Formats: sequence, structure tokens, C-alpha cells
Amino acid sequence: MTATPFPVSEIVASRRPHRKDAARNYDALLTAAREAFAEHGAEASLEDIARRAGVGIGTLYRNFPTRRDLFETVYADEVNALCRAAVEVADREPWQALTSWLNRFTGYMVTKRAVREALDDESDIFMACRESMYAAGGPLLERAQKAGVARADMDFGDLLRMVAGITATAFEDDAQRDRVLAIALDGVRTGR
Amino acid sequence: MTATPFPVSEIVASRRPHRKDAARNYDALLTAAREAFAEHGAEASLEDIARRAGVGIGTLYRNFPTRRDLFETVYADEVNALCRAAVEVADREPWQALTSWLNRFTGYMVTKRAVREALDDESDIFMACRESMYAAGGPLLERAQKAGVARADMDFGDLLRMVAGITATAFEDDAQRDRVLAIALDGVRTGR
DNA sequence: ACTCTAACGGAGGCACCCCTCCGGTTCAAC
DNA sequence: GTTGAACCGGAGGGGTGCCTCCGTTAGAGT
Repeated sequence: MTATPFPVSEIVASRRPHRKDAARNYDALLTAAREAFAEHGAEASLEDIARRAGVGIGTLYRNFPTRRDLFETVYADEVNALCRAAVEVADREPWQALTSWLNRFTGYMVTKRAVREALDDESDIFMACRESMYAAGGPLLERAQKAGVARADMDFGDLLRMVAGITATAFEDDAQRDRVLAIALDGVRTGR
Repeated sequence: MTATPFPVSEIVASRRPHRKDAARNYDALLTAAREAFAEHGAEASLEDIARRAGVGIGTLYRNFPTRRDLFETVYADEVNALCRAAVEVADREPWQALTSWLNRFTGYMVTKRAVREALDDESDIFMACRESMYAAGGPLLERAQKAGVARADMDFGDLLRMVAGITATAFEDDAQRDRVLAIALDGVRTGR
């Protein structure tokens, strides 16, 4: 994958330092931050993130001068992966392509929820990510609608928020989550 | 309402002190806590709650020795109101009764989400509240199922979590939230 | 009115977090 | 190898929150 079809993918790459040790630390910080945000939400301690990454707090601040910078980068990274996933499912049946992408979307929501708390919805990066994501996933819904397997009176934003909400909730087990999600998607599906 | 059909309702009353000033402070603390939890989630500062209530931090700790005590009381209070709401809608059409109760449930979710973060799911109070709530709302779903207007292959827990998830999410506006919730409930409804 | 006990509020000790600054270290280019 | 620029880690100052403790206040019963 040499081309980058979505502008967001540039964000992570552009920040990444060139020196070997610096790049390693940068990656470790991103991984640690993703974990910490998933675990503690937006309130995650930056010092804890640095500790997890096995790096001094100074190194964290050099790479990400503000808490916001760290958020944005983690978020963009995640969106990027999601966009790539949309390409991968494109060859399946319309309904199946849509639902399996939504499944991948579930994982991304963990990070998303933390970012929602911290990032302004009007933030440039947030809007760029949104755009990328709609460009990647939107066609999947449109295809299903044209094939007559998804109701026409809703848009991609409605669908995303529905799935987002459901997957962000705590369930007794994965089976229950899948069951509930399936019921909700039954409301989206047409022709049985 | 002299009788208390749900055990949870005892919790708040039993803690409330008898002296006039003490009772006033207790109420102020509960109100302030409810606001703070809705605003900041489980991480809300106890000192801030005391400040909002116009009360010293010592008073907060005397009434609620641990953060958990405060959570439990606020939560039980909310559940209690929800149980009473179930009685109020009982005389409507099955589907209408169910959906209007779910609407009331939406408001309660704001507190609930904060409590989820802080309280162990296995906590005694948490389980008692759960039981009270199921006892209050469960029959509404059962009635709809018996009337043939709700699908039979789901239980009350599934429904609650679905609604909980959707209403906890941020939407562009209330119209969108209602639209999405309606679509999801279409997956629940049967016979059109 | 008087008493005495329950309740009050906030000072203070401890812990944690944020962020800056700088002496020491390591990479990479020559 | 040498060198210097880039990078490293963490000490430290300022801020906030948690919780305890205790001198002061005010309600309730007589």
C-alpha cells in the first residue's frame, strides 16, 4: 500500500521522528496511550502513559507538546486503520460487507469514546477524520441501500451513531452484545 | 405513596439524618452529586461537590464516608424514581407504555453511566437496583410480547442495554437521536 | 432559657498529576 | 573515530484532590 487514499494517514507519519531511538519511543508512546485511553478514558495520566511506554515524561512532552496532540495522533492512527478495513471488505455481498466493516468499527470505538471527551467536535483533525471515515464507510451503506437490503430513510451518520452507542455499552458477555446489535441492525435491514 | 414496593427506596431514606440542618445538607449534597456526576462522570471531585452544595468537605464525609456510599445513594435515588415511573405508564397501550417508560429511562442513564465506571457490577446495592428495575420495567416488555407487538426472542436486559447504549451517545441533535432510537426499536417491534 | 450532643467546616498532611528545564547520552554523518 | 545535534530522563515547582481531625456552632429535648 504505497498510496494513501485518505488524508488522515499523513498525520501520524508526519510526526514520527527520523532517528531510530526516537522513532521507537514514539511508537511505544502511541501504543501506551491507546491502551491508557481505552482503560481510563480521556482522564488518563500522561505520566502513567510515559511509564507504560518505558520512557521519561520529558520524552512524551517532546513528541506531543499538549495532551491534545497525543489524542489527535492516536485517533488519526485508528481512523486510518478503519479506512483500510473498508477497502478489504469491498468484494463481499452488500449486507455482509457493511456488517463486517461495522464489526471492525466496534474496536475503534474504544478509542473514539475517550477522544470525544477530550476533543472538540469542531476540531480540524476531528473533522478530517470524520470525512475520511465517511468516505470509506459511506459507500458500503449506499451499496446496501441500492441493493434494497438496507432502509433508505437513514444516512451513514445515523447508522454509525447507532452502532457506536451499542458497542460502547457494557454487556454481560460478547454473545449478548452481538445479539443486541443484530436486533438493532434488523431495524436497518429491509426485505426481512 | 406510603408503601415502598421496591426495596431500593429504603436506602436513601435510611441514611437521611433527622436534624433539620443536617437533612438540608444531605439533600443539597445529593443534588450537587447528581449534577457533578452527570457533568464529569465518576471522576467528579468530592471537594467540588461539597462546594456546590455549599457545605464543608467534612460534612460530605460524615454523610458519605466513602465515594462509593455517595454513588450508591445517588444511584438508588434515581432507580427509585424510575420504578415509580413504570407504575404511571401502566394504563397505556402495551407498545406505548413500553416506549414511554424507555424514554424516562433515557434521563436516568446520565447518572447510570457514571456509576458503571465506579461501582462493581457485583455490588449488593447495584444488584438490588437491577432487580428493582427489572421488576418495574420487565412486565412492560412482557406485556408487549404477549400482545404480539414485540419480538419474543429477546429479554428485558437486552432491551435495556440497547436503549442505554444509544441514548448515552452524542448526537447532532435530539431529532437524530429519536430517529436512530426509533430505527433500533423497529428491530424490536413485530407486526410492522 | 439551658444544656449537651450531634453536626459543622476547613486547615493540614499526603499523594498524584501537570509541565518545564537542563545536564547527560546516543545516534548518524563525516 | 570524532563530533555535534538531536534526544533522553527525571528532578522540581505549582496545583488539585483525598481524607482526618478537632475547635466551634446550633438544633432538640427539658
